[in-house]
Amino acid sequence: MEKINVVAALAALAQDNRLDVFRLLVQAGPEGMPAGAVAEALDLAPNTLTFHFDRLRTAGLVSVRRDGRSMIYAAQFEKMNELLRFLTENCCGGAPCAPAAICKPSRKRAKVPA
Amino acid sequence: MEKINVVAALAALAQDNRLDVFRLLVQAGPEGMPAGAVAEALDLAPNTLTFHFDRLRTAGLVSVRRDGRSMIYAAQFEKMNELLRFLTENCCGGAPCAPAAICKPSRKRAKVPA
DNA sequence: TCCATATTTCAACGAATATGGAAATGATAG
DNA sequence: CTATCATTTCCATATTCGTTGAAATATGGA
Repeated sequence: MEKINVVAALAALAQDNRLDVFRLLVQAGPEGMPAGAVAEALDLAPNTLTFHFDRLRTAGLVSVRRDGRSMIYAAQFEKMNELLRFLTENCCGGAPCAPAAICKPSRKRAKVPA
Repeated sequence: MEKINVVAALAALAQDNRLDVFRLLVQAGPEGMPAGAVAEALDLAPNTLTFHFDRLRTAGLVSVRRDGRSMIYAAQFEKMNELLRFLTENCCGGAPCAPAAICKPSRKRAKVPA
């Protein structure tokens, strides 16, 4: 992962609402969830949410697909893992100190646990 | 780790120069290195560097101590691990998918490898 | 077609950020 | 004490960020 992309990913996560959004999507699993559901869960104005989604998407941390009138946003787990790999890369002076794949979500995850 | 601290840590790392500074300090190991050496290595103005050190320090990612006229900055590895733990915390829906201690630097690390 | 729903786009604003120059502070040597 | 070195503080500036309100776009249903 290029440093410029790392900075973009970190910047994308370095904001209260966006961190919440991303974590919610992570918990939602690879299926993702509609923008409206995120807006309701986090009590965010739809235009504000679009702004934040854009940043996460530009950083590659999130993907979108349309389903009817809804836009379904989903976390990009592989990107997240790349970021974590980069952060731990030079951690112990070149010695690999973290596993290659840090997070492997199961394909099905319907409900977010309370 | 509290979410507010996570945001602060991410924001601290989400900037080109600061990411360089932190990685340099990570490679320098727990001993740290003087501000001047960092300034020279990364070609940063001393006042600019102070600004960035402050952010890293406020985020808890870096510590300082005085040694003569030099200020020695050192990466805070435990804070880094806390951050990584937080990021992977809800990664797999509550299932722990990353080790507890991700990075364990050896105490001695004199030279940064090229 | 007309309407409601879901989301995005646009323009604007105050707040925070990154950097630069000049001056100030703290520590050591002579 | 004075001079010098290492770093910080202060002030100014241009840029970017997060949020809001209003209007626009896309989809599906009656």
